[in-house]
Amino acid sequence: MLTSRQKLILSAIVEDYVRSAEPVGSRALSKHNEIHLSAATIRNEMADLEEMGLLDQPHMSAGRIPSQKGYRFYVDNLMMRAEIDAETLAALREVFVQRMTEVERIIQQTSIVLSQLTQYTTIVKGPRLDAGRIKRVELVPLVRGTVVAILVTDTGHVVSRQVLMSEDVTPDDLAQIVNLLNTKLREVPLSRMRSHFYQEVSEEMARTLERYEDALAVLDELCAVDPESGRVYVGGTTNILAQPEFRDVDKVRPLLALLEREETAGQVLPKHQPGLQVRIGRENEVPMLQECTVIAATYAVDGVPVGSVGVLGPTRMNYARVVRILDYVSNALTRVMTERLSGA
Amino acid sequence: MLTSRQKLILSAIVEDYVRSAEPVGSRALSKHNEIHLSAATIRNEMADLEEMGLLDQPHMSAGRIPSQKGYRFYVDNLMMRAEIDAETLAALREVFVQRMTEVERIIQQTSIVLSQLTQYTTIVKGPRLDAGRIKRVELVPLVRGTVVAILVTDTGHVVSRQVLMSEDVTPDDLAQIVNLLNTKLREVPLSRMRSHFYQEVSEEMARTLERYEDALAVLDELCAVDPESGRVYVGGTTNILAQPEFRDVDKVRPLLALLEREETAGQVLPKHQPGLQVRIGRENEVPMLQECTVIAATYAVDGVPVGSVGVLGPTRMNYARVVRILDYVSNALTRVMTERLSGA
DNA sequence: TGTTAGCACTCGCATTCGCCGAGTGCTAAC
DNA sequence: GTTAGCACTCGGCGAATGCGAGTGCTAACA
Repeated sequence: MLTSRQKLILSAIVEDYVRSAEPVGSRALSKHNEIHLSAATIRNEMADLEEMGLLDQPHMSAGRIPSQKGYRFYVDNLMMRAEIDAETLAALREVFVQRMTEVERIIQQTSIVLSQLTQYTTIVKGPRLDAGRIKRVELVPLVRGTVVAILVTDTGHVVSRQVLMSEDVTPDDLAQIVNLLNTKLREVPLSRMRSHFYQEVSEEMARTLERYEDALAVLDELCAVDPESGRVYVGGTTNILAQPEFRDVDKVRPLLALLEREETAGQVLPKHQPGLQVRIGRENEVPMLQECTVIAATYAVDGVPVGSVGVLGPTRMNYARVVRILDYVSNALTRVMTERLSGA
Repeated sequence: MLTSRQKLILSAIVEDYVRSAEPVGSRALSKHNEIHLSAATIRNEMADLEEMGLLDQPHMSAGRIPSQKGYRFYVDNLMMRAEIDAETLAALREVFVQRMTEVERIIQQTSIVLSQLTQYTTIVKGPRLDAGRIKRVELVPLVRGTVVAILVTDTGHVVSRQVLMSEDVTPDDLAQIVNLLNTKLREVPLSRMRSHFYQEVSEEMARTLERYEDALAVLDELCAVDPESGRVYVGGTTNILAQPEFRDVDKVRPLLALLEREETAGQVLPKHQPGLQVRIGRENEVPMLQECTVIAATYAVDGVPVGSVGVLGPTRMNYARVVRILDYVSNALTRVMTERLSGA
């Protein structure tokens, strides 16, 4: 266990370093207005903290910086949940006060404002598709042999897939298929479609439809829709370039490459675990992020987490501020989304 | 006019520099196997070329590099349309041989393979929406007061918008609206909807529908769909980081910021002018691109350009290769798209 | 007249060196 | 337990230096 003086010093080091990005020396700390100790005393304490693995020394004659373990201790025990400053709060309020119709637009706006406020990179995962129930299925013929299958959920998501069919299907055939699908699948939660309804619907098709093959093609295509995949929005990618730890092109490149593609960007956020998560450095699963911190929170509809929102930055991150902001955002998203999507 | 010897030298300088990214000296050139001249002679010629503004000298005692004007001359007069090497050709063929159903997927694949092959950044603009005709309109009620309006075009595009309506619209009301819209708008080219049909349809609505207000809301929303906006796919953003001219973070940052957002990324490509365009450095309109080259080509359906595909790199770009590849790709896209979309 | 060899000169770049200053650990005194 | 003092370490910075690639000019040559 740490003495309260050690806690004070560790705290000060983390906060100084987060602000300045430069190793913190004993002299500088002794001038800190909450610490009334001489530099020498502080040096002794720092030596102890280093021995405990909470501080690192980049080289012999430089100040100390927090180690990843140090950040972890700070986050778990020392961090003060400072109130959000008025300006930031105003910016946040403005986003969520607007009555935006489209869910996707809310997500997008969130991502933009988050990266502006934090100056880090933001990742927002749209509400997962299978949070919704099927509202309607439609088939629209294009040229001979191709049909667009459309699926509408009660969350307002519209998914479309093109399906290849026999060349000689008639509008009538399509109407029959659509009819069957709508009767059988309406109000079915997407999460259960593949597991609980595929069997039943395909059998019903075999029994009642001439165009069994083609109907099955549609059903297959609908079931192939990845339920995990809501869209992933990445904002403020270039913000990380402003951080001194990423001024080296070779260091950022793999990171940017990671963020460039939706699939890999999505993996940055931990799997939907409810609540707020802080992943410091090597705590991240993705190897590219060993020198980054990801703070993520989920948002929920009716108590079920349906998406997540996260901030990616260097381990030298303003933890208190980001945690506070994400807290606000995840609550706001939960509220807004519930308003839109709940029990519809 | 340049002597053929000057052309030979300019050509060699461009090609050497493109390969090595280092200023080309007279000695190096004299060892070039097509140039049987002494270094001194070459120096004289280079001095002349510099006077003409075709070459630059980064500093007194370094070799020469092509000026933007030099590149321009090279592209217009000297560049050999070398054949694509077998490997590259194979990779390209493979993309376009696949029978991909979805147009968007073709575009996406194109973008990926292009950036892999060129090692530059690729921008592909999906076929503009208004290249298509309206195939079907649907309305799906969500919660009370919101309805999803869906528009399907014969290009297979599906656009959806949420529309706010009176709380008490009945499914019957919606059916009437849908009915009217489908009757009036089917087969109408999107490009003409707003200008030619808005008036007519809204009058018809006023005449025959009780729910005039709500119907109009739908129509307005449909007309608000931006016809220019097909999606913009950007690929290989991180490739530019590998280019020595962009090793400086402060130089790339604005460029990456430009590419990050779809709207601004789209502006990188010149407006759909048919044929292949090479924009060198300051020839680009976007100020961020003053030290870049953009090579772009359009693809067409039935002779009408509907989208474009481009490559963004440093002015020190492998012009011959990229031009050749883009030529191939734009032709292939035209062919494939026409197959999918033409006269449907 | 065009081409080439030779030479002095320029200039960027990498290396070295020495210095400075911030910061440390240790010891001894308070 | 705390603090002052002191010797030591080490990275960073600027000046000095040497190297090498490349140039322009001149004079000789075909």
